[in-house]
Amino acid sequence: MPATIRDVARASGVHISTVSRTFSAPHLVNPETRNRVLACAEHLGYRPNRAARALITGRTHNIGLIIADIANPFFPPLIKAAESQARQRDYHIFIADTNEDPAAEEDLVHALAKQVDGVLLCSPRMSNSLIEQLSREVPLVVINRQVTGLPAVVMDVGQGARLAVEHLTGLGHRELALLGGPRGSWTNREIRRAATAAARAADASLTVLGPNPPTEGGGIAMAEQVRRTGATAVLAYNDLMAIGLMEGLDSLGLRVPQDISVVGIDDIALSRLTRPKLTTVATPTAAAGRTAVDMLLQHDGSSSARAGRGGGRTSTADDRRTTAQVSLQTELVIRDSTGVGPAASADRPGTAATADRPGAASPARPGPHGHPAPGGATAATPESVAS
Amino acid sequence: MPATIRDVARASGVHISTVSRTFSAPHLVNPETRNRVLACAEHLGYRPNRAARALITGRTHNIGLIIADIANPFFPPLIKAAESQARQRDYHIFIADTNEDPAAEEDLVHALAKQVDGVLLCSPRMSNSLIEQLSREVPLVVINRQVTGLPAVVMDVGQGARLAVEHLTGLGHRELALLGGPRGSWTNREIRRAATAAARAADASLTVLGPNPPTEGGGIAMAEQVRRTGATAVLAYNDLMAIGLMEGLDSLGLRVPQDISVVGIDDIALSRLTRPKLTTVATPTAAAGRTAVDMLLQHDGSSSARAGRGGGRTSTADDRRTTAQVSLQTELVIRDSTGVGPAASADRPGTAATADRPGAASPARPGPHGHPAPGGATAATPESVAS
DNA sequence: GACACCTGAGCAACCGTTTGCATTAATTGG
DNA sequence: CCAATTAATGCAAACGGTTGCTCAGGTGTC
Repeated sequence: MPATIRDVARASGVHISTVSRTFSAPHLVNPETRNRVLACAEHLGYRPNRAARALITGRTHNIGLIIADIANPFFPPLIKAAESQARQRDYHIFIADTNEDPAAEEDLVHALAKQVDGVLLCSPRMSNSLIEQLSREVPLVVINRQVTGLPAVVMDVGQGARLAVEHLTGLGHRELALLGGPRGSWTNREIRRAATAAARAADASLTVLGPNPPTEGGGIAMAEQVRRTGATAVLAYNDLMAIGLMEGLDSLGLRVPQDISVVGIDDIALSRLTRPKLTTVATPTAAAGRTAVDMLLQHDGSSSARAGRGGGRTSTADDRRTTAQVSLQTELVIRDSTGVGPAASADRPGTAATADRPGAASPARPGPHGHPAPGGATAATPESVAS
Repeated sequence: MPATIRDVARASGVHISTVSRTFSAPHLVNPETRNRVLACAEHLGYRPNRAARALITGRTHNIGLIIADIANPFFPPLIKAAESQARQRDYHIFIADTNEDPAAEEDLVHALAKQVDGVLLCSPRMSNSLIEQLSREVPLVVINRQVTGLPAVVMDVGQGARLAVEHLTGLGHRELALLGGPRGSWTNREIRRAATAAARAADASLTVLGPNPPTEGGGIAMAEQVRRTGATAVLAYNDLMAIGLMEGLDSLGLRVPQDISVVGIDDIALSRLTRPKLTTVATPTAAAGRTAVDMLLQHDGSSSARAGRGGGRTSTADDRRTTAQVSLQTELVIRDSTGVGPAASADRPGTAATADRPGAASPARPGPHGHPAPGGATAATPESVAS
């Protein structure tokens, strides 16, 4: 039903190759003919079939983006940034959601494989070896994962987790809990490793809970278990879980931060809207999206491997340059969900007096009900210590 | 680099058509040969090129889903439902985000056109005529929009808005405000129409504000203006704006619901986590996603228009059956952001006494801190009146 | 033993483009 | 006025598959 290049050729009385050139190399065709062709095309409502074109050029100008769960507000900023970066280079992004299911991930890579020029694998849950294998089918850039030989961009949550633990121990907490995330998550492992080390260094105990689904529900459901650990401060795998946890603790009659402190990771927009506002580790999601697109496009900018008609196996020298692995810094954003621990509050007579948070090392923090305008209010991390 | 069907044919000593059939019609090939072919394919890491296959079969087994803004939590449930419905029928969904930009919408339809079997246009911002035109390029199903001649699934927000206004006027509010959404939104027009009518019917005044960006930021920014209208109750275009508005009102020192009542629309998960919990109009987003996929797949289940080799213009009788337009019911979910208005509170001595919400017609509402487990807590709308 | 029938595989056209090369006509230089 | 360029277009082979036919050989039936 839709017009093809042949219809246009017939209508304008030229060969299909002329029509083709009218669109992909206009300077090669006589302005007069060009206009006639254009007019016919317009009239017939012709649009080049990008799939057919891709078949021969080897370039689709599309990028696939595979996401563990679009319902998680953590991803949209990354997606938006990737999209805008891609658009600038005349690429489109197709997103696919896996529902945290490793099998769906593999399936989607196959589905996308030949319809895109490369795939951004964001917070994958499948095994490294599988990823490696899939990378032979389509160029891959992984985000929040390190797999040898593949370009990757990771957010240094380990550093963030350490800052968070130091913040908590600095407030006097000695019994900590870590609310773990999903199985298969590299981020989860990093957090665990760093938090454990930081707790040990500060001579505090840390109970690890999990794996858990990385959602509000996952946080709510674990409130009871968290209480049972006896911890006075909790670091959650992400903000969503932290928020759910606060909700759950609230149901249990525990008050945040008076009875228990909670720290999230990600700094999603929502974390500024909860009561209390969430202390969290800000991850540079937008930068990650941009960087990943850049890495992908740089990497396959020259490939295309178009073997000329008679051309034999002109094995183009494998110029696969250094497969970079970028690591992005994170920072701690101190808000209202963390307060002094039992050790410190012992020498303060009042009970609920910690509400104004005297000990927090956050001089730049806006007063309660200060303008929570988007983008603002990101108190800088105490300083240095970043490795 | 990746193996093609020809490589497999060569390796297994058969013709390419046999390899092809091994994958797309296994019963036509001798088990012995089949195994040999399969082994070779496996060994070479061969995967059929779906784009090439689509070129001739006319079916990609992909569906495009164009979304105004994935950062809006309203969409994920719709997306998830569409995905699961699609997966059941062996289809994949490619999502694209337009950033509320009509131009990006058009662009993306073109980009997706030949890579998918149809596109779900969700809450489009472009004009009806443009949509109609695009629908000649690729099968379209519109969501939250009615365009003549195209299959559509809409959520009856008009009804929801009416229920909301009736709820508010029932509580004694006489000065209402409507916090409008984005330009070009069908939903926005519907809400406005219904809310205006309902307000008039209840003899209350309604000030319409907008258009505004349908985000938290949009809500926050309008708090001051809302106050200036003197309204004691506000209906917002969506939950995100309602939540932003509550935040903004809070900064202004206005208390919800004591000083001003707020109602949202959508019933996103988040609306159950704010303080106060948001009264809102629940929209059946998941059902919409499922339905839209069904309509699309049913519609093009038989087309495929594969013209046999010598076959002339066998104009397949245009069996385009009734292009259905499904409308899904909405319902009001009463929570804690709405309270009695000035008229009613006049005969109540206490000031902040409305906190326990005596007048609300929501018998099924869970007590404060009842289990806010996902899926539960959806108090039924007062009853009937649904048109 | 002749015939119809079925199975399994090959042949080649086709999907809608792109692109290296050949062809033609118009232009330029000497 | 002729040879050599140059500009514009046509030709046909790809790209990686699918599929209607044809064909060879084996089996069953009378």
